[in-house]
Amino acid sequence: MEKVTIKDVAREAGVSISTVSNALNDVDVLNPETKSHVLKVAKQLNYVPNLNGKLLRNGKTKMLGFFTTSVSGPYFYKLVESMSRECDRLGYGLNVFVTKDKQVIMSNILGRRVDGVIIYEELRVDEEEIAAMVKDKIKAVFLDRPLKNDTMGSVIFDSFEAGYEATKYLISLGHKKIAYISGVDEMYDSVQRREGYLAALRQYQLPTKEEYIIQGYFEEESTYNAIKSLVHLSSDKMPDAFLAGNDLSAIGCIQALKSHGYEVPLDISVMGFDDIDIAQYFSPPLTTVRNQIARQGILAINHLVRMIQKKEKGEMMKLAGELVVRGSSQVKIDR
Amino acid sequence: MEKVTIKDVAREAGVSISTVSNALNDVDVLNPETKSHVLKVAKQLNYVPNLNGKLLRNGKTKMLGFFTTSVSGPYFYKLVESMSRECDRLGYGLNVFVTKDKQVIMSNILGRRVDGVIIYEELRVDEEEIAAMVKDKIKAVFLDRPLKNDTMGSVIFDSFEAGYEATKYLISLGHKKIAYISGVDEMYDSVQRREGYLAALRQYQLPTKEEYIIQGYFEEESTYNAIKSLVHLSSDKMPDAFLAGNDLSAIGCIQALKSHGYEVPLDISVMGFDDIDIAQYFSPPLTTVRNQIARQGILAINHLVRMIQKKEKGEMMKLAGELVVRGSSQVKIDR
DNA sequence: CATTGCAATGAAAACGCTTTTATGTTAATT
DNA sequence: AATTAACATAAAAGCGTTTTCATTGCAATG
Repeated sequence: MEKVTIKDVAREAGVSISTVSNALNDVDVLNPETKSHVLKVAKQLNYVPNLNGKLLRNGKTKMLGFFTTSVSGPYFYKLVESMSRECDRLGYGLNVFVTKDKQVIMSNILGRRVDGVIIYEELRVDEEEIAAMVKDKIKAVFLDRPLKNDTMGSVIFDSFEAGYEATKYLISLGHKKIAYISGVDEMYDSVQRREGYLAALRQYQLPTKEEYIIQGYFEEESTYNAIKSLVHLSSDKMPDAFLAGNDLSAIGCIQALKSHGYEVPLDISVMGFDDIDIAQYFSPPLTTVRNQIARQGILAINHLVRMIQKKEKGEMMKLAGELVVRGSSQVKIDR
Repeated sequence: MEKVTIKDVAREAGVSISTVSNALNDVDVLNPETKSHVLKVAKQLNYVPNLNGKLLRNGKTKMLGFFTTSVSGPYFYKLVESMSRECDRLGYGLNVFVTKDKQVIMSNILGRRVDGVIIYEELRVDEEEIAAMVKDKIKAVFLDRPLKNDTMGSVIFDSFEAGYEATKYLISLGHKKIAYISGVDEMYDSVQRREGYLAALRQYQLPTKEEYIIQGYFEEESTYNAIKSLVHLSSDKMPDAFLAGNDLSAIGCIQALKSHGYEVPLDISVMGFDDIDIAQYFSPPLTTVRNQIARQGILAINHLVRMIQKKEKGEMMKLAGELVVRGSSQVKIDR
């Protein structure tokens, strides 16, 4: 079975190439007998259409691209898996490119290997470059920044709201000295969560002290160290609750507190964001704000496909987080 | 900037199409001046080669496919991320297909959208179908089953050895009644781990009781329930150690034991396989056998690319696991 | 009987590229 | 001066499709 092309099928069936093509693509112009005969021959020869030929001809690759730089962790697989499934459902394939190489990105995008792209987070493509992409009619959906115009949309989490709600929850437990463990300042989610936190504090007229915003960089270890340098505070200056930028950070925070004799949540409440797998297994189980990552992936793919197929314009969608209360937070006890 | 093709560049530069092609592809037959002029024009027009045209012409897509059915969990992202990076390094892209639809698989493979494929785990393609693929010169690397011939190779974990070593470790702690919590019987890893377990027991002349092999299906909940129905055993019949088929299973096991008043590891040692993220954060932290998933991905991609580019034959590679001792196991104490 | 209309099929162009082969020019050799 | 060699560039073929347009045969129409 060497590579068998449409030409072989045509020859074998004793018809022209166009007839074979029509038969295979179900174009209703053929004599039913001819059609079934052609199909029989095609099957018999194990014919499978060469997709490249097809693509070249009609300009559509039926492929979507997912471009990202370094990604890791649960976010990644939940996203990729949900997007991949959704692509499958819609008759597309998914190209995953984990790269920082702009050349790779550009040649794949502009080289028309994909019909549209999903772009995630840390990939800092300059705005001008995005504009360049767009001009060339490629549709894009961003997962990390709010954006919306004719050819580009976004599906993001409402991190401001999440930060706001989380803080409100901590306040409702009776906490008054709430610290925020910041993530990476260049990231949209990090900034938004902090803004939400500050907004809640202001609303309830709690002080927004400079020293209650701690750099944790979204990492366990950085946070651990940052908290370590806090624990010498006299107990009346010590925060009674920590809102960490993400779950990993919350874990680092708890580890540090534990190692200095604080009990969580007895002495101090701690919560995070994301609800990663570890959150529910950690001890104490983490109170957190869950993001529906799979849903984000599904929405993004659907939006992208609609932009491609139905020429819809880009939209911006915000997904609400969901407060998940577990064991790392509790009502403030004065003792 | 509408789509600009090689033809436009040729016209604009006042040369023929072939000259442009030669200039772009660095074929050293041109007058240096012509070449640099062409390149200048190309850049000026923002020309990017259409990859489909290229591919169709020379029959290589520079794309590898990763086919799998339902996958989830840490295994997935570690694999995809490492493979994706390695692809990038080697100048390939990675197509991820999460699908059970054989039609999708076949048309993408045989439709030559990829130069080679990685196939993972639960994807049960019948042997005849594999043969069909192979005949058609597609190269494949399997991650879930030992296999090796001219066009197909595999990179798998040495799960027999892992099971054997894990059991030996438990024996070395003084445990005598060691139970195995089995995974899914159709899976290679599951079976191999069990065989390794049995081999170790035999070697140390410990009994291999039927009732010490428990079905856990690689899941937390199933295992939890299975263990629940064990705990009524009189304490002299109760195992003093559990070797779970994977970490999730180990967690389910520990939860069940805890809920019946057993202390892990004081009363009973438990260990798992994989070393998933959760393992080190669980309480008690899990003793387990780590698989180097990223390494598996990297090896698989490299092997595949060598098969494609250097016409190497398929090989079978086995990766050794690594015993990670944490808090869920300890020396047997009689009390 | 000549024209028209229709149904079925085939021929050929086009998609964008690479590569083989052909062409034309100039320099080197006899 | 005539042939050859070397070089630079152009033309054309081909990759595997789809699709437009042309062709054929035949029944229906005037």
